[in-house]
Amino acid sequence: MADMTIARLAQAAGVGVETVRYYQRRGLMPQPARPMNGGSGGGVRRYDQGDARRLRFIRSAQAAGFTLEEISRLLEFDAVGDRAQVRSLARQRVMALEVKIAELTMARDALTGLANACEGSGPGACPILLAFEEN
Amino acid sequence: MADMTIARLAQAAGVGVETVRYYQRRGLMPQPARPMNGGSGGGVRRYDQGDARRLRFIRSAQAAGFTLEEISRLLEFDAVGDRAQVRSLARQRVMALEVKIAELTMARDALTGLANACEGSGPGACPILLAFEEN
DNA sequence: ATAGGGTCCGTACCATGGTCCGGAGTCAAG
DNA sequence: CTTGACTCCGGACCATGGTACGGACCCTAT
Repeated sequence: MADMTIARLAQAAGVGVETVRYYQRRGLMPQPARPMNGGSGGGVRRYDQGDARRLRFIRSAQAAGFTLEEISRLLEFDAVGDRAQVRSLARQRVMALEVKIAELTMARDALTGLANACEGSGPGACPILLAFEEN
Repeated sequence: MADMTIARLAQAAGVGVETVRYYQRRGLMPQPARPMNGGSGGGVRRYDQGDARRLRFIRSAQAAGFTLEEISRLLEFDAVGDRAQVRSLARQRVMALEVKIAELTMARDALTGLANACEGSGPGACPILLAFEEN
């Protein structure tokens, strides 16, 4: 498990091979050197657990709402040990998450109430649409 | 206020003119007939409060996480009075919102704790990155 | 040594939700 | 009755995050 090809790496993080290659192009994942056996030309790249962890990190960070661009910066700041910048990005994201969570929570509450109201109302316009229309 | 051109309509809902035109192309907003004065050719379209409400509805629904495609269906179901379908879409969206809110809340909590941990830790790898890497 | 499956690579394409462009027509004010 | 702002329209372009394609190459088992 300490050495795998791209398909296993992708599998280990639950993504597709094409996604890994996309991240490599974006500079989010490094491309290990191709072992040229006997000078004949490039072989097949090999990946290790560090690559797998990096890939999982990217997915987690994405789930936290970071864009690939931000994740790229996160990884770079980490690489040079600039933790203040990493913290800064993390805290900005926390703020954004607070806002988003509040928004979605309000939307959910409104929608829940409206679906119920719609259920119990007679003929005429549906309360769901009406409510949204009233700004 | 009961009669406006596209720029005012857009302004009334806080969107750009191009966005309104995009919604028209998508079929989300109707295109009022162009008043042809004297048979000379098309004039400038006029919009009313109904249009403004519809546009605001679209924005609200979007904030609740509906895609434009879903909003389109929502409006169609409403137009034909199929409230069961409207409720169904609303409830599906509530479910999705629950999931998303839970996800984001966890991400926020994790990120908050990590930013604090990073603040108070000595040299070495930043806890934020490490934590994400540990799956 | 040959078939098959996997890898490599560039390039093209996809969905979503817009945003901008350029030319032509329209409209209100001066 | 001209100027300047606004509208109309089609089509091109953008960002984001992938996904698919096709030909060449590599690697392993038979």
